[in-house]
Amino acid sequence: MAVTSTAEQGRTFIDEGDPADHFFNITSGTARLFKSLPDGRRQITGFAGRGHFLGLAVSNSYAFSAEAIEPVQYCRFSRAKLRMMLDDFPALEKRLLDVASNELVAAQEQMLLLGRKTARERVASFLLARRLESAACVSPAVHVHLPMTRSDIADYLGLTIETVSRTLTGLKADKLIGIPHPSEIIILNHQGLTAQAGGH
Amino acid sequence: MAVTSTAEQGRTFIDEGDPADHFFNITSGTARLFKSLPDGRRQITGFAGRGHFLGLAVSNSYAFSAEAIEPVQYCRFSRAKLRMMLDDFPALEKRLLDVASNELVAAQEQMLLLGRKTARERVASFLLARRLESAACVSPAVHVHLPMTRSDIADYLGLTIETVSRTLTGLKADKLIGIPHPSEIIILNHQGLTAQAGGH
DNA sequence: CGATGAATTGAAACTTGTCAACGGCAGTGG
DNA sequence: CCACTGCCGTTGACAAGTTTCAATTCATCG
Repeated sequence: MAVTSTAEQGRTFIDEGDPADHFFNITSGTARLFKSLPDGRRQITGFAGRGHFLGLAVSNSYAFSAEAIEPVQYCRFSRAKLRMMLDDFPALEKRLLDVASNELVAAQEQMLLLGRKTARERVASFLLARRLESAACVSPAVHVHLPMTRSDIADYLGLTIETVSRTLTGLKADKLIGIPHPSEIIILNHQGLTAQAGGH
Repeated sequence: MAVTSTAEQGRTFIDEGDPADHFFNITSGTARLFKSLPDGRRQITGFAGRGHFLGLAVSNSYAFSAEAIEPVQYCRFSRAKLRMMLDDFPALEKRLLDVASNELVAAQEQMLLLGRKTARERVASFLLARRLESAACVSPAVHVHLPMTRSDIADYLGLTIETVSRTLTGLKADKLIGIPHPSEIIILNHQGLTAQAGGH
């Protein structure tokens, strides 16, 4: 029924369009969630970490793919099992509704970013969101870790690798951030970076 | 507790950022749902018609605004009342979870559109989606009604009014659609239009 | 019929994408 | 141990799609 599995880095463990037989709960690691166009263009709709639920789709096929960017451990249920659990534990249903509502709010925020923000605003927003995620405190934890590649960031922000790279370089030139390592960003001027994020 | 109200055209009946005290169920009309940036840029995250639920937010403030583009009738509940109803009718919770899941899938599709599709692909996708919505049948119901302005379409597709207009003109020039009236589109070549929508 | 706002069209500017070259780091194998 | 190889990231020059600004036409309504 409920099976615990591991997906090594790079492994696609959910395929867009496949029959949505299962429901996933990530217990460790990070995955990218994405949709693809026939010609290969890709839009990453989010990054899923510990505690995330995947496969809520009502339809009978997955609406997106999921791929491990760090080794991912997850717990997998059949849909039948999920239905049984929902019947047995009404609280779980409430929890899932909360989760879905939150994701919906996040999705709307991302639509605003993709539809109306400039490249600089997108990257600044991304860094600030990442910071919130890594350090849930309000500390001067100016250190942001990026487990994903520039390609992932680009596909998440609706930009190209080059624009992401140039924009990060530009933010560094303006002394808003530091880049000790491609996957490590230091926020030097939080207020200034917020001002570049286009409000909100 | 549950109050039925009407919002005349142009009326904003949900304000982004306001305390999320109520939950809405639209019984007739159409509303635009949108988020705004401080400088006035706007992203429409969706259009809500008959049967739509609004205000699912978990947080204590609305994540978006809602404004009537046609006179909108809705049923309004206090959050407390909603909670009571959810306790009394578990089926309602299932229903809301289904609704939220579907909206999430739609939101992800929209992210793909906003992040990775060209103007022409966006407009073609929009027309096809509208057609599905207006005529739920597979008939040659090539007639699509657009109750929203070009400005709304632009803010929904992450484009400008001018680009939307030019793109529609272009599709007409290619004999894929007809435009008897700005708010009435006729799909002349469904297959061809689908090909322009960028797959999916 | 005139007035007002929406929609269309045109020309120029700008942001971002594309193509290409280069540099750096890691893993591999001689 | 060190060259080799491949991938990732950065940088540059140029092209392209979309936006901006402006003018014109078209619908709606009093």
